[in-house]
Amino acid sequence: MRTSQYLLSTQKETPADAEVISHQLMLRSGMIRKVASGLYNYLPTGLRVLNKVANIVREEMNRAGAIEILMPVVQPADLWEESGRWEEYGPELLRIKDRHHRDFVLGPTHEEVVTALVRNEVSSYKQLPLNVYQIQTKFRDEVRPRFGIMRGREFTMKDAYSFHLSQECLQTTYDKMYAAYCRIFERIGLDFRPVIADTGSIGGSASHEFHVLADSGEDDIAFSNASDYAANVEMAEALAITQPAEAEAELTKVATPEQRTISDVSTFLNIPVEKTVKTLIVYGVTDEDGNTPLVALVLRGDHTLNEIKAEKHPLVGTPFAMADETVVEAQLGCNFGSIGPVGLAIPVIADRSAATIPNFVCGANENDVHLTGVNWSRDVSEFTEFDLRNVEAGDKSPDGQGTLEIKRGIEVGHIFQLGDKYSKAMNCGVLSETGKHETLTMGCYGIGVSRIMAATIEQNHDKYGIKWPDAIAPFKVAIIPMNMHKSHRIKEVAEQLYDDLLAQGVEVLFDDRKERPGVMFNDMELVGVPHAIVIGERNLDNNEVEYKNRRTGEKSMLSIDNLVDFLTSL
RNA sequence: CGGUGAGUGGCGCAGCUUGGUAGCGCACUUGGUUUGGGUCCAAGGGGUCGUAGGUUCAAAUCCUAUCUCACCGACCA
Repeated sequence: MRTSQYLLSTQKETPADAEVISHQLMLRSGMIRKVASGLYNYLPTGLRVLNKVANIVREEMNRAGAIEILMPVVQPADLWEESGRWEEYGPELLRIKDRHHRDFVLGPTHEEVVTALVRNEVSSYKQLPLNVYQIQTKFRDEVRPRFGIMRGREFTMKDAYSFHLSQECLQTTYDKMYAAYCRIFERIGLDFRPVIADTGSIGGSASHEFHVLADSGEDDIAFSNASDYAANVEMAEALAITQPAEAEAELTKVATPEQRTISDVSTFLNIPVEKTVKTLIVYGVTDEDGNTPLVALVLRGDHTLNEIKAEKHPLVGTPFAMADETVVEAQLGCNFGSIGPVGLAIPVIADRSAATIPNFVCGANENDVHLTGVNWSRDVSEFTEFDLRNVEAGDKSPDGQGTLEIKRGIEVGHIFQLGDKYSKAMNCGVLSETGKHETLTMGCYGIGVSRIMAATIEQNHDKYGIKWPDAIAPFKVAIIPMNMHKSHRIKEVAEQLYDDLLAQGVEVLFDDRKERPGVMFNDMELVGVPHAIVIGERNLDNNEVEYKNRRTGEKSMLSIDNLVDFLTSL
């Protein structure tokens, strides 16, 4: 490609609303342009990268035995009603009507459509297992689109769905997908980690996320420093932090006027926060009569609640919601700051670590009064233990090896074992070997194709611009001639090299603009072409050109005679 | 959804307080100059000042409504 015939569209200035580096560089390097909040045009350079990523994903999916299909972006509401997600899914699901006033959705994911497809096409166990995938545009009406293409509303995703008769068979495909995902991210050259994950609204049992490690990531990932254990903080099991036993102190009421927060109380009573407990009141499960009871969650004072874990407790309502203070005051007779598990008339669920504290401090269920010297076995009539808190750096790893570290990650892939949630709701089954109708069990596997672009830039850039890994670079080689319009020699060498590289199938960007050298260097470095050939009069006298590697910064002189061989061998 | 801020040529911004009919830098066009790291000089093209309404002789500027966008928050007992 010649820059004079291309839409390079680089910019010197960074648009004001771009916050993270990948967003800034994608705008400046002319890869994307915003159309509306969370919606972007891909310019030629951006599209080249997107296609590169998609092709790697496609090759690895095919290699792993998945079969490519394509499903529509617009989906009938009927299917979503069948699965139950027409009601379950929140405002992220964009609902639209056609001219006949029939309901449709813009697909945020395709479980419904694929399940309906397979239900019609597959009727015998002999056709299983089946793993189909597509690379398609998705739409999720995000609360807050941000970071450019990293969290857009419309984005490109690879999603695969597998169908099986047995858990073992699902596990086999799941493992294959896990391996394929690792290959994909390795080929692209990302520093990534598979982590144990929550299944979220899609539902199901086993699940792993694949995270690219970057400070700008939106998820917290917990890692063991001594083993392979890695989990999203949403999911990472928090082991009990036990405290040494003490002789039971006397249960004492103390006045704590205006001391509402844990740090207030801890400072006021001069007691370490680890010896305090906080009691959070949440809504329980609504009964048949429409009454919603309250449930108390107890955590050690310095710990934080993990809502996803709490939601998994059978007594806690879904979706998780903190109780309103007015409701709490009406039912429990005191404000948030003075609640405690002692003598509480509602179910008490204690975090494992909170449940081991001897002689702790908690609210007395009476405004401006706390209790000291509280002991669970003696003072709290009835409670259950549960893993409720977020893990913290320095906690023991749940696999018993080492301690946890926490880093930020960008989720670029997610695989789930769905089980029969969709196949059951939508009656998707086959006749088994014994002639019985059996419901299929499913897996689903997603990769954020467009997000990978952003994540790659987060990990591969410097102050001059993007440093694309060769695997997904928009061009492999840049030809940068110095003052070509004034030198026939340079023009000849540059044109010849361009032709030769094209003939070899090398993706090359030939900067044939009548620009100053600095402009060309800056543009090629901003766009991030991995290999650059600089052609100048000076070196031509020795029959040489200069080679520059964008990633390593390495420079060397190359003889024109074996230039093409060198570049094709990279 | 709540809080804050912003909408002025393609991009980044000034002008608004104290109304008088729009300006700067980048980019773009033309000519010249320069040529191994974003040259310099000159001339030019391009804007219903987000939209609608109001006040006024006069509105980018004041008032009202509305739309859009961005950032922050949604862990607090």
